[in-house]
Amino acid sequence: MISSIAELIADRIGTMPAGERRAAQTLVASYPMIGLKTVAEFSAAAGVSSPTILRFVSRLGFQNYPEFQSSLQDELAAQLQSPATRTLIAPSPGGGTAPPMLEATLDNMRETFKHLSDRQLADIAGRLADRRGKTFLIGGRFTDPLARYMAAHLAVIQSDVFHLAGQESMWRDRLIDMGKRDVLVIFDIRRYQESLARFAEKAHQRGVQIVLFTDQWLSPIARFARHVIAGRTAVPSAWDSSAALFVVAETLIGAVTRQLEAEGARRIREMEDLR
Amino acid sequence: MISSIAELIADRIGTMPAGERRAAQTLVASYPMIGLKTVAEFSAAAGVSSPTILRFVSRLGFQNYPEFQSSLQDELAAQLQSPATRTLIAPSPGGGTAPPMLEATLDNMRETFKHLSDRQLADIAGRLADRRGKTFLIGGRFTDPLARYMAAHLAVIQSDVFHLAGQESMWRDRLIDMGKRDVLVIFDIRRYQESLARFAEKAHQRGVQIVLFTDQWLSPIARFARHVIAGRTAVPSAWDSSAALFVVAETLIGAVTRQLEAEGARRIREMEDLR
DNA sequence: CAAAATACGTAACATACGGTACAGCGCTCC
DNA sequence: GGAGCGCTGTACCGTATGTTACGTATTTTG
Repeated sequence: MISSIAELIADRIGTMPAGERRAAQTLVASYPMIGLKTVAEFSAAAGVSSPTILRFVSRLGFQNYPEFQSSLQDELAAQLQSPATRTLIAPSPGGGTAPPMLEATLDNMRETFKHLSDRQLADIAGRLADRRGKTFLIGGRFTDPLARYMAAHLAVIQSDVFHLAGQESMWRDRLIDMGKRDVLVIFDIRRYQESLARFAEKAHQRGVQIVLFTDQWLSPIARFARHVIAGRTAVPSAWDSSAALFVVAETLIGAVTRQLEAEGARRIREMEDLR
Repeated sequence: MISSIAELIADRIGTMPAGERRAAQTLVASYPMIGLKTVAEFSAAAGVSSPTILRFVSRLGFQNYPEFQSSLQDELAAQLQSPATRTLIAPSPGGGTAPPMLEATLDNMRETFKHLSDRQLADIAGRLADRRGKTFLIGGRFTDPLARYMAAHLAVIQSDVFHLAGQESMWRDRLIDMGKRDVLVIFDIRRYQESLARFAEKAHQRGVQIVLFTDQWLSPIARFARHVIAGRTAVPSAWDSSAALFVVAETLIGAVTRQLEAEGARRIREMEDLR
């Protein structure tokens, strides 16, 4: 049963030539607003010519463009009248691979934040925003990208942010630069990496404040950590999900940014100038 | 403060002559759909003549009818994009920094997947699992970690997966290795990077299949992409959120893994042995 | 590798849309 | 009761819009 134009597009996008597919993607990307504008605007947004747009709506089964627009408007009207219908993500029963995966991920996030108090987040953000020391970030085999992501953002708003990459010997030697005013952010989920644990222990001995992102079973590093963020990772997949930790990371980035607003704004402006 | 056209009308309907008032009432009655139709339809519905509609629109402060329609559309678009905003007129009282951020992120994910059909995901997964060619991944300043994350997983279950890192000159030269059987996964959100666009164009010319992860405004690379994944990125923070794209990436990783189950399992076993 | 089929964009076309001038009508206020 | 003002609709105009035909480029197939 196809009830919306969006579904219609999803159903037929596979059979469309490149140009029309771009039209379809553009429409879906900001659905349905672009479809309400003129053919010229639509074609410009999609980067194709007007006739391609018309062929596109024709392939969807409409006689002409106005008829297509009317259909979109009717759909919109129905949607607006019953806000309840906006039950995002149609609980499509047949559901392929995506829905259960997404549902599990959303649940993970809710659970993760449920066990994470505002105060704890504020504490950590405060620690990261405290500019008397340096910030080091490192992750495991699959979580290192999260460390990179966080480092990329933090480095924009403050100095002395370092992502520890490369071979173990490389970052192990950076220990001498670390002291009790510094913060070490570690990402470590199953299967926990010994090398990280060794590193964390040594850093801890030097008085470094450790912020640990781990899963709900807690990496052994937790015993050395000052702050532990335990994210849910279970999803119906062969892999664990780091999405919840990713969102916590983004939240922290946002909080730190807010705290460093004044200084951060100046830094960003300077950076822009340097380009 | 007047923020919507509906309020504007309520504010001025008292000063309007009879005909225009009927126009106003008709518009408010089925707001805002009638305003998106033609002047003729509007006038017929209101039972007045076309010029009366135009005078009505003019009295609201618009230069012409299209400008009025655009304004209505913008309003609608804003309303559609943040379903939460409507119900959150009075946000949770205690509200620290986390909840709104989390809510927005969850909404982003739901919206992102809403516009992403199972079939499209399956298509992309199939392409990534097709082992006749190589897979290259690359990202922008803040999204490159996502490319790394995906590469780290894909590389475990199949060969010929390469993350393009380092200086532009480094990966630009890898173009010679790319052909029409290969897949290039690009992450590019605002502010879009020119270097990536150049790279994508050249890869496209070589017949490489491009899978693009971008935001809802679509990176210019979309014109070269065979598959476009448009994720929502808006959150109450100084930064855009890549969390939705991250979840899509994890979903794809899971789907590809499932498709390569047999081969992948063997590979993983071999890898374990190698340790 | 050749040939056919398909898809795409340019350019010309017709229509219908928004806009405007003008005349008729009703209303109000001397 | 008459004169003035203002609102409304009819009729017409210019134009921007949707539409179509055709030539070229690209891909697919034998």
